[in-house]
Amino acid sequence: MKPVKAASTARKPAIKTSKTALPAKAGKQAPGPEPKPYHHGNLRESLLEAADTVLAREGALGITLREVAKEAGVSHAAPYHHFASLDDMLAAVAERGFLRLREAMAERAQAVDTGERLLQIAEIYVSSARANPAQFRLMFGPLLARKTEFPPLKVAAESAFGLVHAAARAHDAKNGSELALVCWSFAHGLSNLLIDGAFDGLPMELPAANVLTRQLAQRVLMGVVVA
Amino acid sequence: MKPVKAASTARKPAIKTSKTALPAKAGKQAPGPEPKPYHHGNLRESLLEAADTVLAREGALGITLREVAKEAGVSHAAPYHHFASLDDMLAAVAERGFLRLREAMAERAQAVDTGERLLQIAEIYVSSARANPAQFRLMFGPLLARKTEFPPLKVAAESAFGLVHAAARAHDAKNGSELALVCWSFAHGLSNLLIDGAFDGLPMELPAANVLTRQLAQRVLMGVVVA
DNA sequence: CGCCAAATCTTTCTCTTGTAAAGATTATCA
DNA sequence: TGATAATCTTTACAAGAGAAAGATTTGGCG
Repeated sequence: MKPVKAASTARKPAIKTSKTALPAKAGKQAPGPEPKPYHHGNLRESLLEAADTVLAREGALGITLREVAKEAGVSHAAPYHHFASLDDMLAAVAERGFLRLREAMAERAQAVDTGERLLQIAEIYVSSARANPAQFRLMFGPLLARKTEFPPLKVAAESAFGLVHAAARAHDAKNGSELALVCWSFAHGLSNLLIDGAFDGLPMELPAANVLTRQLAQRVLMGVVVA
Repeated sequence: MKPVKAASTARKPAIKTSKTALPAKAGKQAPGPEPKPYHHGNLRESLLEAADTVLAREGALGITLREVAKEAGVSHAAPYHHFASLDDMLAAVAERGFLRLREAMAERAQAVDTGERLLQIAEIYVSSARANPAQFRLMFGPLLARKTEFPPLKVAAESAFGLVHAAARAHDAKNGSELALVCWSFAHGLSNLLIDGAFDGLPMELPAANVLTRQLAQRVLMGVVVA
C-alpha cells in the first residue's frame, strides 16, 4: 500500500500561503473550453474541499491521493507541493473536521441550563458523526494517535475538547474534568457504535438514534437507576 | 490499493474444515532443514495466528495479506483458498477478537455485587483495548459496519454485547437495555479515546488509565454530581 | 524592462499490494 | 488404482503512494 519509508529527503514542499488570487475565469477571447491555467492558484484549499467530497462520496476506504487530485482537477503528484504525504493531507482534513465540530457545538449549545447544554453537546457530537461517518472515522482514526506529528490537528482536536471541558466545568466546578471525560467518552462511544451499526440487529427495540442519544445522555447525567 | 471490484466469479475457495492433522514433524530420515510439506495442513488457523502476530507487531496499518502469508510461511496467494479476500480474513481476525473479549469479560466479571460486576466489565473492556489497540481498532473498524457480509463476525460481536446486556439486566431488570447501552457506549468511548491518545497533553492531570477507568465508570453508574 | 531563482504543476518511474489465472502437488474416494 | 477435488505456487496485472526530473509561471531585483 504505502511504501514504509517516511517523508524522504527530497525537496521540501515549501508550503507557502499562495498570494495570488484565482485567475479571472475568462481569458482574452475565450477561444475554447477554458484553457485552465498552469498554476491553480488556490490548490491547497481546493484539495481539502475535494477531499471532503471524495470522503463523503466514496467513504473512508475510497479516499485516495489520486482520486482527490482528480476531483480537484490536477495531476496526482500536485498535492505533494502542499502536503508532505497522504497522511499529512488527511490530517489537514481531520483538522478541519475538528474545527467544524467545535463550531457546531459552540453554535448550538446555547441553553442557559448547564445540564441542558451538556445534553445538546452530546446531541451535536453524535449527529455530526452520523451525518458524515467517514469524516468522523478519519478524525478519530489512527492519525489522531499520531497528532504530535501534525501540530495543527492536535490544536484543533484539543480545542474541540476544550469546549466540552468548559461546559462541564460550568455544570460542576469541582469535578469539571471528570465530568467532561465521562460525557466525552459516552458521546464518543455512542457515536462510534451507532456508525458502526453495532446496534443493528440487536435483540431489543431501540428508538431513533437522535432520541436514543438524548435519552441515554440524560441517564448519564442524572445517574442510572440503581434498582 | 485494492481494485474496486469485489469478489469475482472465480472458483470459490471451497472453505472446508481440513480433516488432516498436522503432518508429523520428522520425515523418514530428516535429510535437511525440514522439507516442509506442500500441503500445510492447518493453514487457516495458522494464518489467523500469523495475522494476530503481524497486527501486534506492525500495527493496524501494516497488516497486509502478503505480510501475513509470509509470517505463516506460505505464498501470498495461498490465503485465497481459505478466505475470499483480505477483508474476509480480517473479519475472521476480528471475530476471534470478539470471542476473546467475551471470554475475558465472562471470566473476570464474577463479583456477586451486580454494580461491581459492571465496573469489572468496563475495566476489562478498556484494558483489552489498551493491551492490543490495533486489534481493537480492527474489531470496531469499518468491517463491523459491514458485518452482514461476515455472519460469524456478526454473531461474535453480538455475543460479546449479550454478556454486557446480561450484566446490566442483573443490575436493573427494568432498564437493563438502556443501562447496557450506556455502559457499553461509555467503555467503548473511553477505550477509543485512550488508545487514540486523545487525552495526551490535555491541560488537566489524569490518573493512570486503569484507575481513571474505574473512577469514571463509578461516576457513570452512581450518577455524576449535579452541583 | 529583463532575467534569474523559487514555486507550482506535469510526466514518468518504481515499489508495494490485492487479486486473478493457470500450473503443480497432494489428498480423497469410488 | 485412477479420476477428481482441494491446496499451494508461480506468474501476471492493475491501482496506489511516492520519487525524480522536466515544464511553466511568478516574483523579486538589478
